[in-house]
Amino acid sequence: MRIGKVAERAGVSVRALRYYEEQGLVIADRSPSGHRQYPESAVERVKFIQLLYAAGLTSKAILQILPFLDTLVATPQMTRRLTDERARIRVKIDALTRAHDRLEELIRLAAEYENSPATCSASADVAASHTSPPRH
Amino acid sequence: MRIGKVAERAGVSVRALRYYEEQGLVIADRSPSGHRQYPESAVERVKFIQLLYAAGLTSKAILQILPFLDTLVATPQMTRRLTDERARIRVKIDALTRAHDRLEELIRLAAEYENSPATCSASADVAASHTSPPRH
DNA sequence: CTAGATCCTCACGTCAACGTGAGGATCAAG
DNA sequence: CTTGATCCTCACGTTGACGTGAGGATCTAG
Repeated sequence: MRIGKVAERAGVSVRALRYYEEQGLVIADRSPSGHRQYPESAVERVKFIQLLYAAGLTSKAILQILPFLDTLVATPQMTRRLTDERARIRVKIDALTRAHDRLEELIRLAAEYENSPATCSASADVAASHTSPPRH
Repeated sequence: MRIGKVAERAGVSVRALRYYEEQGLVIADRSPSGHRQYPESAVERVKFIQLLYAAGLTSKAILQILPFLDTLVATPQMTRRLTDERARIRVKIDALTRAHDRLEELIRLAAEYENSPATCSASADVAASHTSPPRH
């Protein structure tokens, strides 16, 4: 399969695929004329790479993890890398969840205001508190 | 309060605070000599900014939201901005959750391998599938 | 056989949130 | 009064994952 098709089916740009190769994430054969030739499996591989990119992993971190997908040989280091990244993702999810909840709080306040713009100044302190747990 | 103390108490760098001011996120008074003077409330404000940064909002997006924190006046546009950002954060949480679950899957496989390295090649296909729902 | 689509390799541009000196003024304590 | 800590304003550097031409070769449908 050629690069354009892989890009289309994996939902990434052609440039991105060249970049992935540059980073060692995807290896492509070459046709006699120099065009890249990908196996079918490349599509899934690229989707996996995208999954990890979306989770904030760097190409270097992804490069560390990919060998496991190829060989399924789990050295202790590999297991550590996997659990480390999982932990990092958890931390991010927590941070995002906090931000999400905070915004939800503000959205409730906004809705409250839209219902009665005049009388809402009484709950003005709510916006400032609740950032840290209400003990001070 | 001076910039060093705010930085310390909010858990950010001095440079970051100057950058926030440059972006219009935090307004600081100046002492006669030109040193920035922050009110107590700046600490909470900066923490809030950090919360949104951690959720992937740009300084521009944060700048759109901050007026609500100051005035608690919710125009329809403000409500939309808030709900839009909340939606964006949800999408990110979902992506992170997918990556998290996928890693967990791999970690299970790795643990399985560590218990019996020889007999695990039978489940080699598990690594390739399950990326998209198993219908093909 | 020819044109339009697709591919190739450089290689510089981008964007955001700061980091990192350079060079100098100001502040707080002894 | 002095010295070390803290502050100021430029202003260039950094990092990562690509975007975006430039200039040219190759492929494919009619």
